[in-house]
Amino acid sequence: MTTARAGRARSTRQGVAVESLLEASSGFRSAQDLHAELRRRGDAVGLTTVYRHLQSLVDGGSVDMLRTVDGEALYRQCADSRHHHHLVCRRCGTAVEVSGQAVERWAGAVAREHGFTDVDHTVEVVGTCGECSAGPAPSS
Amino acid sequence: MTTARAGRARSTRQGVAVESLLEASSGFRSAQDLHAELRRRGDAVGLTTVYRHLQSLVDGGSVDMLRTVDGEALYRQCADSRHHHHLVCRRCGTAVEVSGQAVERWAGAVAREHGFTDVDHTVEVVGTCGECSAGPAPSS
DNA sequence: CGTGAACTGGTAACGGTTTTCATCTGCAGC
DNA sequence: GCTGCAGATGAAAACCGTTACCAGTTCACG
Repeated sequence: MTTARAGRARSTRQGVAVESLLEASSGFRSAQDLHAELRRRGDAVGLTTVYRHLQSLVDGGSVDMLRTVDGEALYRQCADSRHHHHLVCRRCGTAVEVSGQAVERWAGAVAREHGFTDVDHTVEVVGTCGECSAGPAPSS
Repeated sequence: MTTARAGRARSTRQGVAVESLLEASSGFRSAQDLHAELRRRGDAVGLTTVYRHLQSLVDGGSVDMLRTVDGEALYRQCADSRHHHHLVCRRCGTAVEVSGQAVERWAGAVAREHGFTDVDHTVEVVGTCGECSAGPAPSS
């Protein structure tokens, strides 16, 4: 264990499948959703394995995870690995990465004001994107 | 349905128990937690019933609900029924209600900038409160 | 009191996620 | 090319919070 995690990533068909599908997706997607689409594409990956890869990608910081109101976990590969938040379309799920010094400052200030330290925060903005509000029909 | 739902709220021992325990709690608590404490106090309320009351309190807007990272639902009775956010202690769970025009404005601006409409947002700030950072022992 | 609608709560069902464990497979090293 | 094996896989079972079911209880009102 002195030597970090030894041979960390053995390249496998499954790992590549999950990562590339995630990369090709523009919005947040659930594990089951990814699992289903992979199967549909004829490149099936066990559900357990999908979860395993998502988990390590999240741990590694290359994928962001958030929870829906009803507790389901959604994943998304983000271009920017620095701290950022999301603007998500409630209709089509498309997400845009946004950053805002304003919020960061506000969070820090509010926390300090109440004697809180070691502050962290979760901020997600949901709305209806231009495309979706243009064509009200849930398409597909 | 002209006459709203008739005698909507019949005051029951269980309902009072849940509401008052919630009222006496300063932080977010899980349904199971509330259920356990009520039982401990000798004022047991069925788990199903606890969930039912929490549900309607949330619907009625007098209680706020949020999800932990691992998908568990937490509830809290808030003094202010207007829009607000929370500053939660990651150690003891105590929560402070905070409001910030800054965030609201930021969210609106960011959304507009990307063509999103009908915007909503979730913002939670977590940190360690003064008391907890003073006495590092997780007490009780 | 009597009646019925609202409420209660034990138990079963649910759905997403994690664990288990027997099997398989990259990837050295020969 | 083979071989050995640590790491990877995945079907099935376990978990766990939450919800549905439904028979039994309670309360308001006549």
